[in-house]
Amino acid sequence: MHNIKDIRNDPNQFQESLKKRFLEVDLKNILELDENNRKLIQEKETLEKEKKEISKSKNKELFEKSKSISKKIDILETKQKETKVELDNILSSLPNIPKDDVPVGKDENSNLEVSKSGNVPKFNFKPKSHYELGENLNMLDFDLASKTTGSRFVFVKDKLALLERAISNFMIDIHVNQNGYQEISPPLIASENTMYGTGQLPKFENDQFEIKFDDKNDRKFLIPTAEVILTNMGKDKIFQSDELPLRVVASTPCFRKEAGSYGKDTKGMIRQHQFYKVELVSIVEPENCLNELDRMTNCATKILDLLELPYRKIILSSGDMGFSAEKTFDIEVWLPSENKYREISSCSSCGSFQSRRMKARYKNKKNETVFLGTLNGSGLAVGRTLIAILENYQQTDGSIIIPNALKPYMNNLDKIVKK
RNA sequence: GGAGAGAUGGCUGAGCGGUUGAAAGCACCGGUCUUGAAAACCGGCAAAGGGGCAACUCUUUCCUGGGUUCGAAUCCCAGUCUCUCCGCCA
Repeated sequence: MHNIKDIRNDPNQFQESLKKRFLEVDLKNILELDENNRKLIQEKETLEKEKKEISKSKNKELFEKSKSISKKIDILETKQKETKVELDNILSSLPNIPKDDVPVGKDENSNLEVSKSGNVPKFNFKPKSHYELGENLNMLDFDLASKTTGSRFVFVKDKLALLERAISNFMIDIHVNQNGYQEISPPLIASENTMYGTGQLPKFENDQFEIKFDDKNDRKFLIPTAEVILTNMGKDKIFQSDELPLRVVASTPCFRKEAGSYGKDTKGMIRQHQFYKVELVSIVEPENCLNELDRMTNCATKILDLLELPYRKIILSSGDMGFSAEKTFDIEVWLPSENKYREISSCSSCGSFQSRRMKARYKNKKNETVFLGTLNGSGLAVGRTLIAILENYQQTDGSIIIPNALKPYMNNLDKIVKK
C-alpha cells in the first residue's frame, strides 16, 4: 500500500515510478478522491466540534440543535467512508515501486544474471527428468495422487519421503544454527485480513484456496507461502527497537491454485498445488532493507553451496517482480534434464509496502513511530530442491547419490536405489 | 457442545454517564548528579487522520460493529478473541 501523502506531494513521480511496472494509473481520479475525502473530513470535524461544545455547555436549549447536527454528521460520515473505501480500493491494488537498481523490463526476459556458482555436472548418458527417476524408483506416484485428489499433487514415498524431510530439517538447522533465524511452526491458515497484509488480497484471490469455516464473518485461506503468516507476526504491533531485527524461519506446506498456469510444467513436481517450502522472513528497520536482502539471499545460496548444487543468482526486472516487492533476487538451480536453470528461491525486500498494510511499526531512536521493512525469501523450496538433487546426483542405473551434507539427516544412507 | 469471567496506552493496571486521552507503576527518551555507570531526583512520552511554512491546532480512537443519550471507556444489543470449569477428543 502506498502512502497517499507521498502521492499527493509528488504525483508525477509516482506515476513515472509505476510506469516501470507498465501500469497506467488514473492519477486524476486518485487525487480527486483524496481531495474529496479531506473536504468531507473537514466538514464533519467542524460539526463535531460544535456538537462537542453544546454537550459541554449542558445548555438544554441547545440539545435539539445538537440532535440535528448528529444527523448531518451521519450523512457526511457515510459519504466520507464511501470515498475513502473507493480510494483505498484503488491504492491497495497498486504494486510496490521498484528500487532504482532494478532493471526495467516487461517480463523475465529482462532479468539480469548477477552471479553463477558451482559446477554443472557432465553426464556420459542422457540425464533423466526427476519424475522419470522418481517413478522408476517407485518413490514418486503422480497417478495415485490424481486418483485420491486430482492433478498437480503427488505421493512421495519411501526414501524420497525421507529425503524430503531431511532437506527440510537440514535447511532449518542451518538457518537456525548458522544464520540467526528463529524457528517457527505457524498456523497454515490465514484470515482475510492477514492475506491482505502481505498483498495476496484483494488482487490475487484467484490463486488462493479459501476454506469453509464455521463463522461466516471472517474468511479463511490456506497459506500460499509461510511469508503470509510469518510476516504478519508484526501485524498491528509496535516493536521496541531491541526486538529488531526479527528473523524467523519455518518449513510449511504451501497451497496454490496455480490459476493461469494451465499447461505449464504439467509433468512432475515443479508446479504443484501443494508443496513444502522453508521460508525466511525478516522484519527490520526500513533503512536496513537492502542490506538485509543481501544477507538473506546469501543465507539461501549457502544451502545450495552446502548441497553442492550449481546455481545462478538473478535480479528480477520491474515487470517480473511480485506485487509487494521493491527488489527481488531469484536463485535458480541447474536442472540437467531441462538443460537450464530453474527458480528454487526468491528473495524480496518489500520496504514498508506490507508493513503499511499490516500496521507493523516500531519506535525509532527519536521515539517516533515508523513503519518497518519486511523481507521474505525461500531458503529453499523443498520440492524443487528434491528435484535438483534427483537430477544432479543421478547415476547411470537410475540410483541417486545422497549429498554429503544430507547424509546425517538420512541415517547415513549413501545412495537411494530401487528395491 | 454446556456454564461462567474478561478484553483499557509499548507492558502491568485503575476508572464503570459529563475538562478522562484516560490515575499509578514499569519500559523508553531528555536532563541534574557522577571520572564513567548504577541509584536518586526533575521533565517528557499513545495512535490515526485533518488544517498550518511553522509554533501550533482540530477530530477520532479505551476489542469490533450497531443502539440509548445533549453527552459513553462507562448503559443496552450483536459479533470476535482470551481465560476457568464440565463433556468430547488427536
